[in-house]
Amino acid sequence: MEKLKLYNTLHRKKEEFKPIEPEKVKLYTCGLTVYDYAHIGNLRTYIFEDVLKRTLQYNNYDILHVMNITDIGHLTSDADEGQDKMVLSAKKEHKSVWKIAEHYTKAFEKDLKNLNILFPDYHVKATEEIEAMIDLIKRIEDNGYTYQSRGNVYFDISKCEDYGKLANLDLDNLQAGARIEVDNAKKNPHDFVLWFTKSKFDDQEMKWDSPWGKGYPGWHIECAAISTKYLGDHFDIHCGGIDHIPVHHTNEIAQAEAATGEKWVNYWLHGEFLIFKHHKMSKSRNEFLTLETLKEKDYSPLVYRYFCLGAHYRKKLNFSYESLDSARESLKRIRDKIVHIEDNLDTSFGDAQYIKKLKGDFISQINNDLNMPGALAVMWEVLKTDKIGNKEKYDLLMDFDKVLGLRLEDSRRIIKQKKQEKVNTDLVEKLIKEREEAREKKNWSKADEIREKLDNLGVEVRDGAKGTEWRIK
RNA sequence: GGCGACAUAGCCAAGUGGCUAAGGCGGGGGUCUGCAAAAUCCCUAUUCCCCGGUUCGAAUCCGGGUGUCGCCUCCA
Repeated sequence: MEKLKLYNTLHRKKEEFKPIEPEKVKLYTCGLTVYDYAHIGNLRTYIFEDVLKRTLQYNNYDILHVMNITDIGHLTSDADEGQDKMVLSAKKEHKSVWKIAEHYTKAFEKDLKNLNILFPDYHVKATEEIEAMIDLIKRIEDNGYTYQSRGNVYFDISKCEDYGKLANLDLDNLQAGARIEVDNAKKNPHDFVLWFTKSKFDDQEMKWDSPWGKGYPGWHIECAAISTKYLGDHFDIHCGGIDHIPVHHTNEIAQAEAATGEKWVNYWLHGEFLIFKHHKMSKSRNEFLTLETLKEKDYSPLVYRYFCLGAHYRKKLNFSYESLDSARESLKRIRDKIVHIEDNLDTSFGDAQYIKKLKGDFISQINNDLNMPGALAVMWEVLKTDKIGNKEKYDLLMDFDKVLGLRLEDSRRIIKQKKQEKVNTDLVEKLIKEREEAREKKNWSKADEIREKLDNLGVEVRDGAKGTEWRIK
Protein backbone atom coordinates (compact mmCIF):
# COMPACT_ATOMS: atom_id res chain seq x y z
CA MET A 1 0.00 0.00 0.00
CA GLU A 2 1.14 3.46 -0.91
CA LYS A 3 2.52 5.20 2.16
CA LEU A 4 1.01 8.43 3.42
CA LYS A 5 3.03 11.47 2.48
CA LEU A 6 2.28 14.96 3.77
CA TYR A 7 3.80 18.32 2.96
CA ASN A 8 5.52 19.56 6.08
CA THR A 9 5.84 23.34 6.21
CA LEU A 10 8.73 22.91 8.63
CA HIS A 11 10.93 21.44 5.90
CA ARG A 12 9.04 22.70 2.86
CA LYS A 13 8.69 19.27 1.36
CA LYS A 14 6.55 16.17 1.27
CA GLU A 15 7.54 13.66 3.90
CA GLU A 16 6.38 10.19 4.76
CA PHE A 17 4.16 10.41 7.81
CA LYS A 18 5.48 8.61 10.86
CA PRO A 19 3.58 8.99 14.09
CA ILE A 20 5.27 9.27 17.46
CA GLU A 21 3.32 6.30 18.78
CA PRO A 22 2.45 3.49 16.38
CA GLU A 23 -1.17 3.51 15.14
CA LYS A 24 -1.88 6.78 16.96
CA VAL A 25 -2.01 10.36 15.79
CA LYS A 26 -2.28 13.41 17.97
CA LEU A 27 -3.71 16.24 15.95
CA TYR A 28 -4.26 19.89 16.79
CA THR A 29 -6.13 22.27 14.53
CA CYS A 30 -6.42 26.00 15.16
CA GLY A 31 -10.02 27.01 15.66
CA LEU A 32 -12.00 30.10 14.96
CA THR A 33 -12.12 33.44 16.72
CA VAL A 34 -15.79 33.63 17.55
CA TYR A 35 -16.60 37.29 17.10
CA ASP A 36 -18.46 36.77 13.84
CA TYR A 37 -19.71 34.00 11.57
CA ALA A 38 -17.14 31.82 9.88
CA HIS A 39 -16.90 32.70 6.21
CA ILE A 40 -16.48 30.09 3.52
CA GLY A 41 -12.77 30.88 3.28
CA ASN A 42 -12.36 29.94 6.94
CA LEU A 43 -14.40 26.85 6.30
CA ARG A 44 -12.18 25.74 3.45
CA THR A 45 -9.43 25.18 5.99
CA TYR A 46 -11.66 23.09 8.24
CA ILE A 47 -12.66 20.98 5.26
CA PHE A 48 -8.99 20.41 4.44
CA GLU A 49 -8.33 19.40 8.04
CA ASP A 50 -11.29 17.05 7.95
CA VAL A 51 -9.94 15.40 4.83
CA LEU A 52 -6.59 15.02 6.58
CA LYS A 53 -8.25 13.43 9.59
CA ARG A 54 -10.31 11.07 7.45
CA THR A 55 -7.26 10.11 5.43
CA LEU A 56 -5.40 9.29 8.63
CA GLN A 57 -8.36 7.17 9.74
CA TYR A 58 -8.43 5.47 6.35
CA ASN A 59 -4.79 4.61 7.00
CA ASN A 60 -5.92 2.92 10.21
CA TYR A 61 -4.68 5.47 12.68
CA ASP A 62 -6.50 6.25 15.89
CA ILE A 63 -6.79 9.98 16.20
CA LEU A 64 -6.89 12.27 19.17
CA HIS A 65 -8.03 15.60 17.81
CA VAL A 66 -8.15 18.89 19.68
CA MET A 67 -9.39 22.24 18.45
CA ASN A 68 -9.57 25.50 20.33
CA ILE A 69 -12.24 28.17 20.34
CA THR A 70 -10.80 31.64 20.60
CA ASP A 71 -13.45 33.27 22.70
CA ILE A 72 -11.16 35.82 24.32
CA GLY A 73 -10.95 39.21 22.77
CA HIS A 74 -7.64 40.01 21.15
CA LEU A 75 -6.32 43.31 20.06
CA THR A 76 -5.29 43.76 16.52
CA SER A 77 -1.71 44.06 17.69
CA ASP A 78 0.46 43.43 20.70
CA ALA A 79 0.94 47.16 20.86
CA ASP A 80 -2.42 47.46 22.53
CA GLU A 81 -3.60 49.38 19.54
CA GLY A 82 -6.42 48.86 17.16
CA GLN A 83 -9.67 47.30 18.11
CA ASP A 84 -10.54 44.29 20.14
CA LYS A 85 -12.70 42.27 17.79
CA MET A 86 -14.74 40.61 20.51
CA VAL A 87 -15.35 43.88 22.34
CA LEU A 88 -16.17 45.67 19.12
CA SER A 89 -18.61 43.01 18.07
CA ALA A 90 -20.22 43.05 21.53
CA LYS A 91 -20.67 46.80 21.40
CA LYS A 92 -22.11 46.63 17.93
CA GLU A 93 -24.63 44.01 18.88
CA HIS A 94 -25.27 45.36 22.39
CA LYS A 95 -24.45 42.06 24.00
CA SER A 96 -21.83 40.88 26.46
CA VAL A 97 -18.69 39.39 25.00
CA TRP A 98 -19.69 36.09 26.57
CA LYS A 99 -22.98 36.08 24.69
CA ILE A 100 -21.23 36.98 21.47
CA ALA A 101 -18.80 34.10 21.89
CA GLU A 102 -21.58 31.67 22.68
CA HIS A 103 -23.66 32.68 19.69
CA TYR A 104 -20.87 32.43 17.15
CA THR A 105 -19.48 29.23 18.64
CA LYS A 106 -22.84 27.58 18.14
CA ALA A 107 -23.07 28.89 14.61
CA PHE A 108 -19.59 27.58 13.84
CA GLU A 109 -20.34 24.13 15.22
CA LYS A 110 -23.47 24.03 13.12
CA ASP A 111 -21.41 24.84 10.02
CA LEU A 112 -19.02 22.01 10.81
CA LYS A 113 -21.92 19.62 11.18
CA ASN A 114 -23.52 20.74 7.92
CA LEU A 115 -20.24 20.26 6.10
CA ASN A 116 -20.04 16.73 7.48
CA ILE A 117 -16.83 17.57 9.30
CA LEU A 118 -15.93 15.08 12.00
CA PHE A 119 -15.97 16.71 15.38
CA PRO A 120 -12.77 17.05 17.39
CA ASP A 121 -12.51 14.92 20.52
CA TYR A 122 -12.07 18.16 22.43
CA HIS A 123 -13.39 21.52 21.27
CA VAL A 124 -11.88 23.72 23.93
CA LYS A 125 -12.83 27.24 24.91
CA ALA A 126 -9.87 29.47 25.60
CA THR A 127 -11.71 31.10 28.50
CA GLU A 128 -11.86 27.75 30.26
CA GLU A 129 -8.14 27.16 30.00
CA ILE A 130 -6.73 30.32 31.56
CA GLU A 131 -5.06 28.24 34.24
CA ALA A 132 -3.25 26.14 31.64
CA MET A 133 -2.06 29.32 29.95
CA ILE A 134 -0.80 30.82 33.20
CA ASP A 135 1.02 27.57 33.94
CA LEU A 136 2.67 27.60 30.55
CA ILE A 137 3.70 31.24 30.90
CA LYS A 138 5.24 30.36 34.28
CA ARG A 139 7.26 27.57 32.68
CA ILE A 140 8.45 29.98 30.01
CA GLU A 141 9.28 32.55 32.66
CA ASP A 142 11.16 30.00 34.77
CA ASN A 143 13.29 29.19 31.75
CA GLY A 144 14.18 32.84 31.36
CA TYR A 145 12.40 33.73 28.13
CA THR A 146 10.28 36.61 29.40
CA TYR A 147 10.48 40.17 30.61
CA GLN A 148 7.94 42.61 31.94
CA SER A 149 7.45 46.04 30.56
CA ARG A 150 4.76 48.60 31.24
CA GLY A 151 2.55 46.06 32.93
CA ASN A 152 2.69 43.39 30.24
CA VAL A 153 4.64 40.16 30.13
CA TYR A 154 6.58 39.77 26.88
CA PHE A 155 8.25 36.87 25.20
CA ASP A 156 11.88 37.65 24.44
CA ILE A 157 12.68 36.19 21.05
CA SER A 158 16.38 37.03 21.33
CA LYS A 159 16.59 34.11 23.80
CA CYS A 160 15.50 31.67 21.09
CA GLU A 161 18.15 30.09 18.95
CA ASP A 162 15.98 29.39 15.98
CA TYR A 163 13.09 31.80 16.16
CA GLY A 164 11.27 31.90 12.86
CA LYS A 165 12.44 28.49 11.62
CA LEU A 166 8.95 27.55 10.49
CA ALA A 167 8.49 30.62 8.35
CA ASN A 168 12.11 31.06 7.26
CA LEU A 169 11.92 34.52 8.69
CA ASP A 170 14.75 36.87 7.93
CA LEU A 171 14.41 39.08 10.98
CA ASP A 172 16.96 41.65 9.87
CA ASN A 173 15.00 42.42 6.76
CA LEU A 174 11.49 42.09 8.01
CA GLN A 175 9.89 45.44 8.21
CA ALA A 176 8.24 45.33 11.57
CA GLY A 177 5.80 48.12 11.73
CA ALA A 178 5.51 48.34 7.96
CA ARG A 179 1.83 48.70 8.49
CA ILE A 180 1.44 49.59 12.14
CA GLU A 181 3.53 51.31 14.77
CA VAL A 182 5.87 49.18 16.83
CA ASP A 183 5.11 48.89 20.52
CA ASN A 184 8.04 50.72 22.11
CA ALA A 185 7.71 48.75 25.33
CA LYS A 186 9.28 45.85 23.46
CA LYS A 187 12.99 45.13 23.37
CA ASN A 188 12.66 43.63 19.94
CA PRO A 189 9.87 44.48 17.53
CA HIS A 190 9.06 40.79 17.11
CA ASP A 191 8.64 40.14 20.81
CA PHE A 192 5.05 39.43 21.67
CA VAL A 193 2.79 39.60 24.69
CA LEU A 194 2.13 36.58 26.87
CA TRP A 195 -0.02 38.38 29.41
CA PHE A 196 -1.68 41.77 29.29
CA THR A 197 -2.58 43.78 32.35
CA LYS A 198 -3.19 46.96 30.48
CA SER A 199 -5.88 47.50 27.94
CA LYS A 200 -7.20 50.64 26.45
CA PHE A 201 -10.63 49.16 26.88
CA ASP A 202 -11.69 50.07 30.40
CA ASP A 203 -14.79 48.00 29.95
CA GLN A 204 -12.86 44.88 29.02
CA GLU A 205 -15.12 42.27 30.55
CA MET A 206 -12.80 39.33 30.37
CA LYS A 207 -10.13 39.59 33.03
CA TRP A 208 -8.47 37.02 35.22
CA ASP A 209 -6.11 37.07 38.17
CA SER A 210 -2.55 36.04 37.47
CA PRO A 211 0.89 36.24 39.08
CA TRP A 212 1.51 39.33 36.94
CA GLY A 213 -1.71 41.10 37.83
CA LYS A 214 -5.28 41.07 36.69
CA GLY A 215 -5.54 40.86 32.94
CA TYR A 216 -5.84 38.50 30.03
CA PRO A 217 -3.60 36.25 27.95
CA GLY A 218 -1.87 37.03 24.68
CA TRP A 219 -3.22 35.31 21.64
CA HIS A 220 -0.45 32.86 20.84
CA ILE A 221 -0.32 31.32 24.30
CA GLU A 222 -3.79 29.92 23.91
CA CYS A 223 -3.07 27.30 21.27
CA ALA A 224 0.26 26.35 22.81
CA ALA A 225 -1.32 25.85 26.24
CA ILE A 226 -4.39 23.98 25.07
CA SER A 227 -2.54 21.70 22.68
CA THR A 228 0.15 20.70 25.16
CA LYS A 229 -2.40 20.20 27.92
CA TYR A 230 -4.46 17.75 25.89
CA LEU A 231 -1.82 16.22 23.62
CA GLY A 232 1.37 16.46 25.65
CA ASP A 233 4.65 18.32 25.23
CA HIS A 234 5.29 16.59 21.94
CA PHE A 235 2.69 15.66 19.35
CA ASP A 236 2.28 14.75 15.69
CA ILE A 237 0.41 17.28 13.60
CA HIS A 238 -0.57 20.92 13.94
CA CYS A 239 -2.66 22.60 11.25
CA GLY A 240 -4.05 25.95 10.36
CA GLY A 241 -4.39 28.51 7.65
CA ILE A 242 -1.34 29.58 5.69
CA ASP A 243 -1.54 33.05 7.22
CA HIS A 244 -0.54 31.58 10.56
CA ILE A 245 2.92 30.54 9.47
CA PRO A 246 4.91 33.74 10.07
CA VAL A 247 3.36 35.00 13.29
CA HIS A 248 0.96 32.78 15.13
CA HIS A 249 2.58 29.42 14.58
CA THR A 250 6.06 30.85 14.75
CA ASN A 251 5.23 32.27 18.16
CA GLU A 252 3.49 29.14 19.31
CA ILE A 253 6.63 27.16 18.56
CA ALA A 254 8.81 29.71 20.34
CA GLN A 255 6.64 29.50 23.46
CA ALA A 256 6.17 25.76 23.57
CA GLU A 257 9.81 24.98 22.95
CA ALA A 258 10.88 27.62 25.46
CA ALA A 259 8.65 25.95 28.03
CA THR A 260 9.56 22.34 27.32
CA GLY A 261 13.09 22.67 26.04
CA GLU A 262 12.39 20.10 23.36
CA LYS A 263 11.03 19.82 19.87
CA TRP A 264 7.32 20.40 19.94
CA VAL A 265 5.42 19.31 16.82
CA ASN A 266 6.62 17.02 14.03
CA TYR A 267 4.38 17.98 11.12
CA TRP A 268 2.96 21.41 10.30
CA LEU A 269 0.29 21.53 7.60
CA HIS A 270 -1.24 24.69 6.21
CA GLY A 271 -4.24 25.30 4.02
CA GLU A 272 -4.24 27.92 1.29
CA PHE A 273 -6.77 30.68 0.90
CA LEU A 274 -10.04 30.87 -0.90
CA ILE A 275 -9.88 33.65 -3.46
CA PHE A 276 -12.87 35.84 -4.08
CA LYS A 277 -12.78 38.57 -6.69
CA HIS A 278 -9.00 38.36 -6.96
CA HIS A 279 -8.33 38.62 -3.24
CA LYS A 280 -8.41 36.31 -0.29
CA MET A 281 -11.78 36.28 1.32
CA SER A 282 -11.57 38.27 4.52
CA LYS A 283 -13.75 39.75 7.14
CA SER A 284 -12.05 43.10 7.09
CA ARG A 285 -12.67 43.43 3.39
CA ASN A 286 -16.29 43.36 4.33
CA GLU A 287 -17.49 41.13 1.59
CA PHE A 288 -17.47 37.68 2.91
CA LEU A 289 -19.84 34.83 2.27
CA THR A 290 -21.10 32.43 4.87
CA LEU A 291 -22.47 28.96 4.50
CA GLU A 292 -25.89 30.45 5.19
CA THR A 293 -25.47 32.89 2.32
CA LEU A 294 -24.78 29.98 0.02
CA LYS A 295 -27.76 28.06 1.35
CA GLU A 296 -30.01 31.02 0.64
CA LYS A 297 -28.75 30.91 -2.92
CA ASP A 298 -29.59 27.22 -3.05
CA TYR A 299 -26.11 25.78 -2.69
CA SER A 300 -26.02 23.16 0.03
CA PRO A 301 -23.05 22.82 2.39
CA LEU A 302 -22.10 19.54 0.74
CA VAL A 303 -21.97 21.31 -2.61
CA TYR A 304 -19.44 23.65 -1.06
CA ARG A 305 -17.54 20.68 0.32
CA TYR A 306 -17.44 19.08 -3.13
CA PHE A 307 -16.29 22.38 -4.60
CA CYS A 308 -13.40 22.49 -2.11
CA LEU A 309 -12.42 18.89 -2.85
CA GLY A 310 -11.96 19.95 -6.46
CA ALA A 311 -8.73 21.76 -5.66
CA HIS A 312 -5.61 20.75 -3.76
CA TYR A 313 -5.47 22.25 -0.26
CA ARG A 314 -2.12 23.95 -0.85
CA LYS A 315 -3.34 25.82 -3.91
CA LYS A 316 -5.39 28.96 -3.94
CA LEU A 317 -8.94 28.24 -4.96
CA ASN A 318 -10.94 30.74 -6.95
CA PHE A 319 -14.46 31.09 -5.74
CA SER A 320 -17.18 31.96 -8.22
CA TYR A 321 -20.80 31.09 -8.56
CA GLU A 322 -20.02 29.61 -11.95
CA SER A 323 -17.70 27.10 -10.30
CA LEU A 324 -20.19 26.44 -7.55
CA ASP A 325 -22.84 25.72 -10.18
CA SER A 326 -20.47 23.21 -11.69
CA ALA A 327 -19.97 21.55 -8.30
CA ARG A 328 -23.71 21.44 -7.68
CA GLU A 329 -24.34 19.83 -11.05
CA SER A 330 -21.60 17.25 -10.44
CA LEU A 331 -22.92 16.31 -7.01
CA LYS A 332 -26.44 15.99 -8.37
CA ARG A 333 -25.23 13.56 -11.01
CA ILE A 334 -23.23 11.59 -8.48
CA ARG A 335 -26.30 11.18 -6.28
CA ASP A 336 -28.50 10.17 -9.19
CA LYS A 337 -25.98 7.57 -10.22
CA ILE A 338 -25.76 6.21 -6.71
CA VAL A 339 -29.51 5.86 -6.44
CA HIS A 340 -29.45 4.06 -9.76
CA ILE A 341 -26.71 1.76 -8.51
CA GLU A 342 -28.65 1.07 -5.32
CA ASP A 343 -31.73 0.18 -7.34
CA ASN A 344 -29.77 -2.35 -9.35
CA LEU A 345 -27.48 -3.85 -6.75
CA ASP A 346 -28.05 -7.35 -8.06
CA THR A 347 -25.32 -7.12 -10.67
CA SER A 348 -22.05 -8.39 -9.35
CA PHE A 349 -19.05 -8.97 -11.58
CA GLY A 350 -15.64 -7.64 -12.45
CA ASP A 351 -12.18 -8.98 -11.99
CA ALA A 352 -10.53 -8.60 -8.65
CA GLN A 353 -7.47 -7.14 -10.31
CA TYR A 354 -9.35 -4.14 -11.67
CA ILE A 355 -11.18 -3.53 -8.39
CA LYS A 356 -7.87 -3.65 -6.61
CA LYS A 357 -6.44 -1.20 -9.10
CA LEU A 358 -9.27 1.30 -8.50
CA LYS A 359 -8.85 1.11 -4.77
CA GLY A 360 -5.10 1.37 -5.13
CA ASP A 361 -5.45 4.43 -7.36
CA PHE A 362 -7.67 6.08 -4.80
CA ILE A 363 -5.23 5.40 -1.99
CA SER A 364 -2.27 6.64 -3.93
CA GLN A 365 -4.12 9.90 -4.57
CA ILE A 366 -5.19 10.58 -1.00
CA ASN A 367 -1.88 9.41 0.41
CA ASN A 368 -0.02 11.71 -1.94
CA ASP A 369 -0.45 14.76 0.28
CA LEU A 370 -4.24 14.60 0.08
CA ASN A 371 -4.69 14.93 -3.66
CA MET A 372 -8.46 15.15 -3.60
CA PRO A 373 -8.91 16.22 -7.24
CA GLY A 374 -7.11 13.00 -8.13
CA ALA A 375 -9.27 11.04 -5.70
CA LEU A 376 -12.43 12.48 -7.26
CA ALA A 377 -11.22 11.42 -10.70
CA VAL A 378 -10.96 7.83 -9.43
CA MET A 379 -14.45 8.10 -7.99
CA TRP A 380 -15.76 9.22 -11.38
CA GLU A 381 -14.04 6.29 -13.01
CA VAL A 382 -15.92 3.96 -10.65
CA LEU A 383 -19.21 5.71 -11.37
CA LYS A 384 -18.75 5.43 -15.11
CA THR A 385 -17.01 2.14 -15.73
CA ASP A 386 -18.87 -0.86 -17.10
CA LYS A 387 -16.14 -3.27 -16.12
CA ILE A 388 -17.59 -3.93 -12.69
CA GLY A 389 -21.05 -4.67 -11.33
CA ASN A 390 -23.17 -2.41 -9.19
CA LYS A 391 -22.41 -4.32 -6.04
CA GLU A 392 -18.71 -3.70 -6.55
CA LYS A 393 -19.30 -0.07 -7.47
CA TYR A 394 -21.37 0.54 -4.42
CA ASP A 395 -18.83 -0.98 -2.08
CA LEU A 396 -16.01 1.05 -3.59
CA LEU A 397 -17.96 4.30 -3.52
CA MET A 398 -18.96 3.91 0.10
CA ASP A 399 -15.41 3.06 0.96
CA PHE A 400 -14.10 6.19 -0.81
CA ASP A 401 -16.71 8.31 0.89
CA LYS A 402 -15.13 7.59 4.25
CA VAL A 403 -12.53 10.10 3.07
CA LEU A 404 -14.58 12.31 0.74
CA GLY A 405 -17.30 12.81 3.34
CA LEU A 406 -20.01 13.62 0.80
CA ARG A 407 -22.64 11.50 2.58
CA LEU A 408 -23.09 9.39 -0.52
CA GLU A 409 -24.93 6.71 1.47
CA ASP A 410 -27.64 9.30 2.08
CA SER A 411 -28.12 10.16 -1.60
CA ARG A 412 -31.64 8.83 -1.80
CA ARG A 413 -32.71 10.52 1.39
CA ILE A 414 -31.14 13.84 0.38
CA ILE A 415 -32.94 13.79 -2.97
CA LYS A 416 -36.23 13.01 -1.26
CA GLN A 417 -35.70 15.71 1.33
CA LYS A 418 -34.96 18.24 -1.37
CA LYS A 419 -38.23 17.34 -3.09
CA GLN A 420 -40.20 17.84 0.10
CA GLU A 421 -38.53 21.18 0.77
CA LYS A 422 -39.04 22.56 -2.70
CA VAL A 423 -42.46 21.43 -3.84
CA ASN A 424 -45.78 20.06 -2.79
CA THR A 425 -44.98 16.43 -3.52
CA ASP A 426 -48.63 15.35 -3.46
CA LEU A 427 -49.44 17.85 -6.15
CA VAL A 428 -46.44 16.81 -8.22
CA GLU A 429 -47.30 13.12 -7.90
CA LYS A 430 -50.86 13.88 -8.93
CA LEU A 431 -49.71 15.81 -12.01
CA ILE A 432 -47.28 13.03 -12.92
CA LYS A 433 -50.13 10.54 -12.73
CA GLU A 434 -52.39 12.68 -14.89
CA ARG A 435 -49.61 13.03 -17.38
CA GLU A 436 -49.04 9.29 -17.50
CA GLU A 437 -52.72 8.76 -18.18
CA ALA A 438 -52.61 11.32 -20.95
CA ARG A 439 -49.57 9.64 -22.42
CA GLU A 440 -51.28 6.26 -22.41
CA LYS A 441 -54.06 7.79 -24.44
CA LYS A 442 -51.41 9.40 -26.64
CA ASN A 443 -52.79 12.78 -25.76
CA TRP A 444 -49.39 14.39 -26.30
CA SER A 445 -50.53 17.97 -26.11
CA LYS A 446 -52.02 17.45 -22.65
CA ALA A 447 -48.96 15.50 -21.52
CA ASP A 448 -46.69 18.27 -22.69
CA GLU A 449 -48.85 20.86 -21.05
CA ILE A 450 -48.49 19.10 -17.70
CA ARG A 451 -44.77 18.72 -18.24
CA GLU A 452 -44.60 22.45 -18.83
CA LYS A 453 -46.48 23.03 -15.59
CA LEU A 454 -44.08 20.78 -13.67
CA ASP A 455 -41.16 22.51 -15.29
CA ASN A 456 -42.41 25.80 -13.93
CA LEU A 457 -42.52 24.25 -10.48
CA GLY A 458 -38.85 23.38 -10.88
CA VAL A 459 -39.55 19.73 -11.50
CA GLU A 460 -37.70 17.71 -14.11
CA VAL A 461 -39.56 14.77 -15.60
CA ARG A 462 -37.83 11.56 -16.61
CA ASP A 463 -39.74 8.99 -18.60
CA GLY A 464 -38.17 5.58 -18.39
CA ALA A 465 -38.90 1.93 -18.94
CA LYS A 466 -40.07 1.58 -15.35
CA GLY A 467 -42.41 4.56 -15.56
CA THR A 468 -41.93 8.26 -14.93
CA GLU A 469 -39.54 9.54 -12.32
CA TRP A 470 -38.97 13.11 -11.28
CA ARG A 471 -36.30 15.27 -9.72
CA ILE A 472 -35.88 18.82 -8.54
CA LYS A 473 -33.94 20.67 -11.20
C1' G B 1 11.59 47.59 0.94
C1' G B 2 12.05 42.19 2.53
C1' C B 3 9.99 37.29 2.15
C1' G B 4 6.74 33.54 -0.08
C1' A B 5 3.50 31.62 -3.78
C1' C B 6 1.12 31.09 -8.35
C1' A B 7 0.30 31.39 -14.14
C1' U B 8 -2.29 24.38 -17.78
C1' A B 9 -8.83 24.32 -22.66
C1' G B 10 -14.78 28.69 -22.49
C1' C B 11 -14.80 27.89 -16.64
C1' C B 12 -12.87 25.07 -12.27
C1' A B 13 -8.65 22.01 -11.78
C1' A B 14 -4.82 17.43 -11.55
C1' G B 15 -0.13 16.33 -13.46
C1' U B 16 6.26 18.62 -11.67
C1' G B 17 11.67 15.06 -16.45
C1' G B 18 9.85 10.18 -20.91
C1' C B 19 3.30 5.95 -22.74
C1' U B 20 -2.20 9.54 -26.46
C1' A B 21 -1.41 16.56 -20.82
C1' A B 22 -6.37 13.31 -15.31
C1' G B 23 -11.25 14.55 -13.82
C1' G B 24 -15.62 17.76 -13.40
C1' C B 25 -18.68 21.74 -15.52
C1' G B 26 -19.96 24.01 -20.09
C1' G B 27 -20.34 23.41 -25.55
C1' G B 28 -21.07 20.36 -30.25
C1' G B 29 -22.81 15.73 -32.51
C1' G B 30 -25.05 10.58 -32.35
C1' U B 31 -28.19 6.71 -29.80
C1' C B 32 -32.57 6.32 -26.89
C1' U B 33 -37.53 8.99 -26.62
C1' G B 34 -44.28 10.45 -29.25
C1' C B 35 -41.29 15.03 -28.54
C1' A B 36 -38.25 16.14 -24.45
C1' A B 37 -35.52 15.32 -20.04
C1' A B 38 -32.37 11.82 -17.86
C1' A B 39 -28.99 8.14 -19.35
C1' U B 40 -25.29 6.64 -22.77
C1' C B 41 -21.44 7.01 -26.75
C1' C B 42 -18.17 10.26 -29.54
C1' C B 43 -15.79 15.10 -30.20
C1' U B 44 -14.04 19.65 -27.59
C1' A B 45 -5.45 22.05 -25.19
C1' U B 46 -0.04 19.26 -31.39
C1' U B 47 0.24 22.06 -26.23
C1' C B 48 0.98 24.06 -20.64
C1' C B 49 2.17 33.20 -19.69
C1' C B 50 6.72 34.98 -22.77
C1' C B 51 12.12 34.55 -24.06
C1' G B 52 16.57 31.93 -23.54
C1' G B 53 19.34 27.57 -21.47
C1' U B 54 20.29 22.32 -19.62
C1' U B 55 18.89 17.40 -21.63
C1' C B 56 18.44 12.09 -26.34
C1' G B 57 13.81 14.11 -24.14
C1' A B 58 10.70 19.75 -20.26
C1' A B 59 4.20 21.90 -18.86
C1' U B 60 7.67 19.69 -15.32
C1' C B 61 14.75 21.57 -14.06
C1' C B 62 17.83 26.46 -14.47
C1' G B 63 18.21 31.91 -15.79
C1' G B 64 15.65 36.35 -17.31
C1' G B 65 11.03 38.83 -18.25
C1' U B 66 5.62 39.80 -17.71
C1' G B 67 1.28 39.33 -14.80
C1' U B 68 -1.58 38.07 -10.37
C1' C B 69 -1.82 37.19 -5.26
C1' G B 70 -0.33 36.47 -0.09
C1' C B 71 2.66 37.64 4.39
C1' C B 72 5.72 41.37 7.18
C1' U B 73 -1.14 44.42 12.28
C1' C B 74 -5.57 40.60 13.80
C1' C B 75 -6.86 36.83 10.18
C1' A B 76 -8.40 30.10 7.89
